Amino acid sequence: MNFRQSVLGTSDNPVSSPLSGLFLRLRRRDHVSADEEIALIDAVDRELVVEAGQDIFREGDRPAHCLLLLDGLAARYRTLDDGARQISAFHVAGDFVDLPSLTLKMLDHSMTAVSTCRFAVFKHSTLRHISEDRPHLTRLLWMVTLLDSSIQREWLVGMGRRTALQRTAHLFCEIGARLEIAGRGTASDFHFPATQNDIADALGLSLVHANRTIKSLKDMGLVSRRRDAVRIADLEKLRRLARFTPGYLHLEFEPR
Amino acid sequence: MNFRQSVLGTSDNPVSSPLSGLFLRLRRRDHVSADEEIALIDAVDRELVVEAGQDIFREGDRPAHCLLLLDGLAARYRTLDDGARQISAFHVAGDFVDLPSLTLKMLDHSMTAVSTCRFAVFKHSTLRHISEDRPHLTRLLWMVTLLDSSIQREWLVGMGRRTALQRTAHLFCEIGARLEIAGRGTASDFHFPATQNDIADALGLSLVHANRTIKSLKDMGLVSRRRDAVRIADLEKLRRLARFTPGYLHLEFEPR
DNA sequence: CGCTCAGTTGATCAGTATCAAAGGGCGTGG
DNA sequence: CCACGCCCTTTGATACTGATCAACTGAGCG
Repeated sequence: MNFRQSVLGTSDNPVSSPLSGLFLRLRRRDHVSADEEIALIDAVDRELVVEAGQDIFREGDRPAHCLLLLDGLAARYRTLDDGARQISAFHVAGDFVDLPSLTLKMLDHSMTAVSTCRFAVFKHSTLRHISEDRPHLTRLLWMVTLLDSSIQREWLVGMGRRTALQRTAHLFCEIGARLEIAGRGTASDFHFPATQNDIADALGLSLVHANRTIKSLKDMGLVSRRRDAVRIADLEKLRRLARFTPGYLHLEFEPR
Repeated sequence: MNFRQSVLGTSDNPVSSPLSGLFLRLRRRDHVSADEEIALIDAVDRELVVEAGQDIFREGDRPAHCLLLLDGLAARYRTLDDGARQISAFHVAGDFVDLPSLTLKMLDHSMTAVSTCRFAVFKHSTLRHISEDRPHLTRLLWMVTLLDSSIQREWLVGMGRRTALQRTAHLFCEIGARLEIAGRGTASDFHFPATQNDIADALGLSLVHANRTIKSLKDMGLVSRRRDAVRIADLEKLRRLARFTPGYLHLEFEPR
């Protein structure tokens, strides 16, 4: 299957590309040439769908490909030997979920599909060619791995020094901001199909406490959830409560 | 100053190079050609010393260079508006402390010298040339940023799901393992000049609780500290207590 | 129409924070 | 060479955040 042919428009209109989430993410931060976008589109080997609840990869795997999330919500996690699970990242459309495997080879954690996930599959060999031939594109891929790392650092800071309420508020702020960038909703109105159990595992809380914390955000009139849909009534207030500042998302456009 | 000339031996014996910590770190994971090592040595612009207690860079800085830690202990941190500080990483000899600035440009956190730190300074422009001309070396640099990210993920998991005692034990296990790789002591006998305040900020604990936790490791006869020197009496036992498994340090040697 | 899974609520408990103060070790200056 | 001061460490008492245990509710689905 030729992925380029499956694009509805031309590269003049790559929003219609299956890779639009990634392109929006990259173009927000640096100039991406049409040539580079085509190179990425051509590098796609195939598509892959993983049903909700299934693992995408597991700790110890040595994948021969990298996955770009096109649709759905995925969670990076590790399970400790006492059975406790800690989610270390949520990934949304446009996120390259296991680009680190290109150089780290063995994965030290697992990933699960929170909702049904559709991926574009890139063979390591193809990405390796890109890393040999296209320095700028390589730097952009490097950058997106560092963006993930930056988000992870923010989670770590929150885990250590923010209260449960602040962390919870912060998560809703962040997911909204990231989904907006990926072109999937707005910062105050988006879909986030994680259960309270997932949220608890991401925030380092017990299920019961996560429930009470989310409820108190609801009672304050800040966040409402109906099924997957999250609506933030007063984004400014929620961001103040969470002390959310989007600096760590590195939204500046500049040559990289 | 020509850094290559300052190397005592030739590249046959690069342990004597100021960059030995980095070379040991890289060579442990992949073949590094003499040519590549020389390229790195030649890329050093100058040395920089930062006194203990001074900041190395601050949130919002846009450095034009990257720093490789040659000696000393540095801490990556963020201060929240209520004054709380969270340390998100310790860095030891051989760590490239702000390689992410090469593509992220603006720094979203600060870094301080816990003990006096000596750095090799690499101009962004020089590293950019490496990223244009040396794909394999670029992948190795990419890899070391991902190693940091992997360690950070382990901290996040611990913060969410490990007790204070386990986290503390884990920190001592990790620092020992990393210092051994960098050729600075052994996993059970090393120097770690962080104060209990620093350790508390790294583990997301209060100073008082960090003190009690460290004391209980001491009372169990697992860890003893005299000034900067840490000695681990029973490494196996400490690792079991911490549930420390070094997989996340990615110590496998393989082509990257 | 009952089963299952997500969400909700109450009661109690444990781990860690906070507040307060005292005890060492080391360098500096007298 | 001693004393003072400062920073780091230690200890005690109390408060509070969030965990755990135990039900119960409600919505979707076969």
